[in-house]
Amino acid sequence: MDIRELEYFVTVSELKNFTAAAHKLHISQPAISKAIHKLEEELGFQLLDRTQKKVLLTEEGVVFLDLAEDILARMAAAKNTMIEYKNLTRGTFRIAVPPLLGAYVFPQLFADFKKNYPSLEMSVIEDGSSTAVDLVRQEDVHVGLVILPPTLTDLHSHLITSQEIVVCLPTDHPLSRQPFLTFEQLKDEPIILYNEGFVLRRIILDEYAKYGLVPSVALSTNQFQTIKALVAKGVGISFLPKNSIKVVNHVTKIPLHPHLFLEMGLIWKPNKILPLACKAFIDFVNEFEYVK
Amino acid sequence: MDIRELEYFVTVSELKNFTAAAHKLHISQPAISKAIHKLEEELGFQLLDRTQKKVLLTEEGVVFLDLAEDILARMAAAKNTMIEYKNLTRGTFRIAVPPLLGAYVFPQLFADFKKNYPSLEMSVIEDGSSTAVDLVRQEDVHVGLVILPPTLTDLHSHLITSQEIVVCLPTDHPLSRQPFLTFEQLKDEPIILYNEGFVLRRIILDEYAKYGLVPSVALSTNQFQTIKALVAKGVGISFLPKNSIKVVNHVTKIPLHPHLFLEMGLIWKPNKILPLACKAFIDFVNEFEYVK
DNA sequence: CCCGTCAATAACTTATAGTTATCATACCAT
DNA sequence: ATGGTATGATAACTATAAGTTATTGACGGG
Repeated sequence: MDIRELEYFVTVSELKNFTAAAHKLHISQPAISKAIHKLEEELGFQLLDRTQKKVLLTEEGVVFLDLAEDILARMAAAKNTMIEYKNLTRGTFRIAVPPLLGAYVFPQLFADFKKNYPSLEMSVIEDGSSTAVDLVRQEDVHVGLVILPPTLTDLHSHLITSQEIVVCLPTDHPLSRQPFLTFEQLKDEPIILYNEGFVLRRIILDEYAKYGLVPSVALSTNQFQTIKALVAKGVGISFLPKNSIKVVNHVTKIPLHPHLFLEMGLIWKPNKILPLACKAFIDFVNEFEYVK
Repeated sequence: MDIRELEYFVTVSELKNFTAAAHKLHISQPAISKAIHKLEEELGFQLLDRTQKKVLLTEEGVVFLDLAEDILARMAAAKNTMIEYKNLTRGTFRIAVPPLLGAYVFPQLFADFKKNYPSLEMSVIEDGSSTAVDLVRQEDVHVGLVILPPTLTDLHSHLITSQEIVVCLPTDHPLSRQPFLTFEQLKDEPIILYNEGFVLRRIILDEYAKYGLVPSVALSTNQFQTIKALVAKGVGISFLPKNSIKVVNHVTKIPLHPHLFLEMGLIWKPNKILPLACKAFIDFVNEFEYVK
C-alpha cells in the first residue's frame, strides 16, 4: 500500500472510469487495473464496484477514499514545504553577533540580506567575539559575525571589512596633538577596555605584551557608550575602531604606530552541514561589499 | 518520494545509524543508503549529516522528519481503520423494514445479530414492503426485510419464516363460529387493509381477484393497532398473520380455505457489492432459525 | 597511529510496475 | 432481439528500480 496506489485509486474514484484515469495519469489501463487489484487484495475486500457500466465506490471504498485523499494532501503539503526550504522562501538559522559589530556592521548586512531573502529568519545571539567563536565551535549557532582572532585554524572564515584601531584620548590630554602614538608612549596611561570575552580586549593586551608592557586597566565594561563617555571625562584612554566613533566632544582619535588593524568577518564550522538559509547568508556575505 | 523511503528515513533518524536501521528494517545497509540518497536527490538538499561519526539531522531534516512521521502515522491509522472494516468491528449498512415485520420479526433478528457483531451499525428505514422492494432496487438501502412478493426475479431473496394469514373478525360476527372461511363467504364483508405500498394489501386483493371478486375496502391505514381496534369495533373484517395477533378482546381468528401463507424474508440486489457489514448480516440470517 | 566502525560505491540479482495484445461483458441503439 | 461500442480483466512480456553481496574509504577512539 504505497502512495502511487492511493493516487491511482483516488483518480479512478474521481473519474469513475479506469481508462480515463489511466489517460490522466499517463499510464496504460491495465496498470491501473493491477494497482487497484493489488490494493483490494491487501485490504481483503473491494473498494470499487465494477459490475455495472459505471465504476462505483463500495461503502468501504468511500471510507478509504477519504483517508487516501487526506494522506495524499499531507504528502503534497510536505513536498511543498520542502520546496520552500529549497527555494529559500522558508528557513531559519542562528548567528552570533558581538555588540560592537551588532551596532556598526551587522545592521547594513542584515538589511541588505533581508531585501534579497525576505522570508528567511535569523536568530541573533549577542555575545563577545571570543564567546561567539565558541558558540560556533559547539554548534550553538551556525555562523558568527566576529572580530577575527589572529589564529583560527579549525573554523572557516570570510573577511568582510578591516578597520584601523585608533587611540581615543581626551582632547585636553598632553599627547592629543601627536600625529601618531606608540605603545611605549602610552605605557603609563590607565586604559579602559571591553570585558573578558571580547576579542578587542585580547588584541590590545597582546599588543602591549609585544613590547613587554602591561598596562593598568582602569575599568572594563561591555558598553561601547560607556567607554566613550569615560574617555571624554579623562578617566583613561581607550582603543576603538576608527569608524565606530564619528564625532564625539572632548575625544581625539590618533592612529597608532605601527598601524593596528581589526578584521571583521564571518566564521562557521567546516565539515558541518548548514541550513540552506545559512548557506545563502554566507554566499550573500561573500558577494557583499561593505561600505563604511 | 514514497512511503517506504519515509519509513527508512524516520528509522535512521531515530537510531542515528544507517546499519542499525537496516537491521531493524530487515534489509541491507546499502539499501538504506540508496533510499536516503534518492530522497535527498529529489528534495535537492541533505537531510542527514554524515560527516561526523554519528548521523545527525540537518535543520531541514528535522522539519522533514516531523512531516514524515505525521504521514506515516496517518497511513498506519488508515490501514487500521480498514482492518476494522475487514474484521467486522466497524461498519454500517441500511435496511428497509416494514412496520409489521419491524414489530414481530426484526426485533429478535436484530438483537441476535447485535450479540454477534456489537460494533456494527444498522440504519433502519421503515416503509411498506412494496416500497422497501423499490428502495432495494434503487440502492437506497442495501437489504430489505420484507413480505416476499410472489414474483421477484430481479432480486435475491432468502426466506426467514412463513406465517398463515387468518381472517380477523369481531367475536359476535355471524361467521365467527366457522372452522374456516372462503373468499366466496367473505365477498360482501367490508374489509380493513393496509395502505398502498404494503404487500399484504396487494396479496389480499389479488386473492379476491382470483375468485373474480372485488371487496369493498372500508378503510385503509398503516397502523397495525388501528386495524385490530377497528375489527373489534365491528367496522369490518381484516386479514393478518396468525402470530402477529396474540390475544385481542372481541377479535376471532379463522383460517382461510384454501390456506393462505405469507412469506417473510430478506431481499437484496444481485451483482451489487454490498458493505461487509451487510454481507455479514445476510450470512447471519442464512444461519438464523426464526422462533415464533 | 593503527584498528574498528560505518557509510558509500559498484556490479549484479530480483521483484514489480508498466506495456502491448487480446478477451469478456455490459450497455446502447437499431 | 442483436450487433456494435465502451470498458475492465487477463496473459505474456519488458523495463525499471529496489535490494543484495563484496568492497572501499573515511572518521574517531584506544
